[in-house]
Amino acid sequence: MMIEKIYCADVKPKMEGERVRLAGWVYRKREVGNKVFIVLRDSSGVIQTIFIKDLSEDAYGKAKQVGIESSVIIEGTVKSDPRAPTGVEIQADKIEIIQNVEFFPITKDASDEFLLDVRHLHLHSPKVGSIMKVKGTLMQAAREWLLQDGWYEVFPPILVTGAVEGGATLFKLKYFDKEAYLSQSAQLYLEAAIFGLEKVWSLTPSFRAEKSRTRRHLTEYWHLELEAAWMDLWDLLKVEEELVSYMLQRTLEVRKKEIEEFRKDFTTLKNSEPPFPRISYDEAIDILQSKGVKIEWGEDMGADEERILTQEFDKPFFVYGYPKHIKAFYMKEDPEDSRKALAADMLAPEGYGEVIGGSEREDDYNKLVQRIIEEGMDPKNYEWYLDLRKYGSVPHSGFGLGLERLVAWVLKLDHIRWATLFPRTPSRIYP
RNA sequence: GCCGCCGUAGCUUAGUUGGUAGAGCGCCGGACUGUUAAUCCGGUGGUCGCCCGUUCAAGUCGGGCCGGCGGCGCCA
Repeated sequence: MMIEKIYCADVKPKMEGERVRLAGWVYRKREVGNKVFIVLRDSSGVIQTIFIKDLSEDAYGKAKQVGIESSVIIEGTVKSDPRAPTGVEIQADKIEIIQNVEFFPITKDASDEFLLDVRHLHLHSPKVGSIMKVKGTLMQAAREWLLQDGWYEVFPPILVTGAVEGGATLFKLKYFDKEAYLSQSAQLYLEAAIFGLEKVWSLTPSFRAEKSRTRRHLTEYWHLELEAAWMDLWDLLKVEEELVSYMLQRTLEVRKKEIEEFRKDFTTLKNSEPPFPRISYDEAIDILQSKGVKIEWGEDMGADEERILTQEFDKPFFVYGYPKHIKAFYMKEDPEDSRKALAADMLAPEGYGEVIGGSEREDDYNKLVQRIIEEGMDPKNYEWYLDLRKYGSVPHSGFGLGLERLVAWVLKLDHIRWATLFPRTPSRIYP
């Protein structure tokens, strides 16, 4: 059964006099004298409907008793009227109540905490809808760009046996009589895939069992990862900036209305055209020290440092050339400075910070074994991964983008959890 | 793993030196000739997170537990 209907947003003043049928949910209800105003909501937006007692006593009576967020089908005639919120309304003579809602738990005074408790109902909200539309459009744009640039989409496993990040915590689970983990990155598998497909990408959930209580961490998030043969770090940065720029520009075109609900100033988004500034880790340390931040070469930048740094830019930027010892084992050592790794992060401006972490990968068998041992891990656990450096090894690079982090910046969200349907944090797995 | 904070009605909350819980919103009923999260009048609604203790008396003081929140570290 597909209900024949038109969307709220498609009702235009020029349709004056046309008879229409709408299906959706009661967004607002106001009773005044012999009239009931129902603002109807659907996935496209809202429109006001008006029930006049003299016009249809039956419909008026039903409209009067229907509750907020009830599901209804309304029929009536289009009237353009400046008093209606959208300049046009439906003079309704028929309402079918699919399910009446006596009272909807979410009212205007809901706290963030409560909204998360009833997230399944919070998804009724047009504002949540706008976030999800923007997220979907960002990925839609990413797919467009990746397709035209010749990248193959692949579908890596989520059930895995080992860690990518040395110290990162994995969710452990029983796999028959063995132990397995939820993947925290598809990277290792993508690296394997480039030997057949050269340029690959995937969008997968990634899981981190870290008790990170911050506004930029989730235990489950959507990870957009790219991996390519024959690319060095500098080739990779070009891919990153072109991809992210396309995602942003396209989303600005398609979702301007939704973005405006969250941010007034589009400057940083519009600025996000290649090239993005590239600063070295050394320069970043200099900038921070000149701002009076106590940080020495070799230390990793903390959240505060990152925030200060992002305020120096009005578009995303790269920090490259991190000290090797603060980066992951698979990153290639800088041949010109053995203290450094050929790694770069992309940081979003306006205090948002890291959205991408990427690097050239170590492609030399012996060096990779040495790095694994240095990190206190056992090369035996990485046998298949090491094989990739024994059978036709190639220089290659790749990166991972945290989709929710990008959404959070684009919409200036105060917390990454609003950028996902059902956020999972250390203390929340329900609903 | 570390530091800090909070649990009172469905929601948001007030509650003084310890004296027996109050409001707004929602909901229900009524009024109102066009409302914009309408307004006005009336009503409904409480195991004060849980346990133990101090006390004549605990929402309030003390201890423990549970749940959640903010931040750090780690990262995308």
